[in-house]
Amino acid sequence: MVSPVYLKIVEDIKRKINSTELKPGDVVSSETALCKEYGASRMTVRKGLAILANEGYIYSIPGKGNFVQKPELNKYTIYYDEMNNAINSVDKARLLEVNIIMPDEKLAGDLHITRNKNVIMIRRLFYTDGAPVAYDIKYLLYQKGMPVVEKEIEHATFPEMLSKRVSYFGLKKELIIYAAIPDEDIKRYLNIYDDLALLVVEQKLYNGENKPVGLGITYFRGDYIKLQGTSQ
Amino acid sequence: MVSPVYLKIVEDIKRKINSTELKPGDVVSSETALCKEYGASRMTVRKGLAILANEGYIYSIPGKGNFVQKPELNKYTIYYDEMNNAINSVDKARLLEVNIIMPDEKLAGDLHITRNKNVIMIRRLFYTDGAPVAYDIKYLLYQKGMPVVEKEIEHATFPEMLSKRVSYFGLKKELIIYAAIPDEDIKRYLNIYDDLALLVVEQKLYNGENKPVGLGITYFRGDYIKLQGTSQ
DNA sequence: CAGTGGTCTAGACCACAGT
DNA sequence: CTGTGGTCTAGACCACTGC
Repeated sequence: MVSPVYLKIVEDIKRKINSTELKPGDVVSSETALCKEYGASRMTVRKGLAILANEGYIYSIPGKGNFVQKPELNKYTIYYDEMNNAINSVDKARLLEVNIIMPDEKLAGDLHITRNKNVIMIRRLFYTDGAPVAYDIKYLLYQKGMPVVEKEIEHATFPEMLSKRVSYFGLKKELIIYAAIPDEDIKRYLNIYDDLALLVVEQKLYNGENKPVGLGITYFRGDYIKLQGTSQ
Repeated sequence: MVSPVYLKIVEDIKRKINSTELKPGDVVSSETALCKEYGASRMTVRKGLAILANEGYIYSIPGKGNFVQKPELNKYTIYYDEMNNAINSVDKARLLEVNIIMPDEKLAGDLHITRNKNVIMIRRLFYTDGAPVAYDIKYLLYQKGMPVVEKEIEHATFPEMLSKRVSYFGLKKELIIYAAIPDEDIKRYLNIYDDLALLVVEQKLYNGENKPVGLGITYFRGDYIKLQGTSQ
């Protein structure tokens, strides 16, 4: 049993799909037919089909059959870490400010809280080779008894900051990526004297009940960062 | 059998992980133990564990057990379509040029070809509400007998352009996202008179053998596009 | 050696599609 | 009604781990 039967089934069907012998919408051979074809039991055949379904190749309709799925042509996976990206990585982070503030209207709305609730604001500058490359602001919901340990915060990514208060797994995350021209404050922080675009990444974190627990905005020098995404 | 046994197992173990009763690295009850606990057969228990493994909650080491996985805190999924994004969508595309060119050094390198090979260049402008919002260039490997049908190209996304020549499923894709200041040409195309940043998205497509088959660069007005990514 | 997960079988009953 | 996929069982043998 060098290679399991179910993998042989997976490879064969993948090959048929990639060679357009099977096209999106087509029916795959029924499970009983595949049992005979491979001399395998139904559970083995179903294991192969389950893998194909999981990888997005097929889907099943009970009572009808397994069908070839239309691939998601627009789907990409991106690994975002404010400290590391495709062309560079932060070697030093400087804490500018840690404070407890009252949110303005927009921030209160983003965090789904009223304006009289306290919010922790953390502002940092990221450096590469001694030069500032990104300006970073985080807003966290304030919780009593949750000490803010500056040493822990200085070099932490956003999910890391929250992982002690929220379950690792409950965390849901959202990114918004756009480009902008720096304002005077940011030009000063990032030593920008001529025209330079910023890549801005907003990061929202939600707990298991879909309540926002934090908002982060990172302003990267456009000549410093490239984000990379890949299919599968 | 309102809800299958294997789903009950999945939910129970997920709850234990989310409540930190089980922490990353911990062993999950062995399969035989779970069989007794739920009065189920081993195949049923394994079906539940397979789902948890697929969703990234656990991993297994043969001969040792199933262990709680450390979640990927940096992973996001992004749906990128040059015609549609989080805040806007293209309602008109204008074909500026379709041509066969010889690549310069950089393009030849990107496409893994020599400089004497032909490349199809397609330049387009995207409009929203009558105003130009993005400038788009695609480079496709030239293939004999592959007609370039302008009507098909004008409103197609990049994967769509190639899907008639390459298997849907074989396609591998890569995105590079960065911010830049527009040059004079792009300012003219996009009616930019004052300071405005561009969000630039480069898209590379590869066939099943990992050979590049196309390169696309889209320059979006920074006030027009926001890309959105989400975890799970 | 006993315990673990990985593969596999040959049945079973169910709900559902289509005729 | 037959054929489909969805769930489930009670066994089996294997390779691997750790003692």
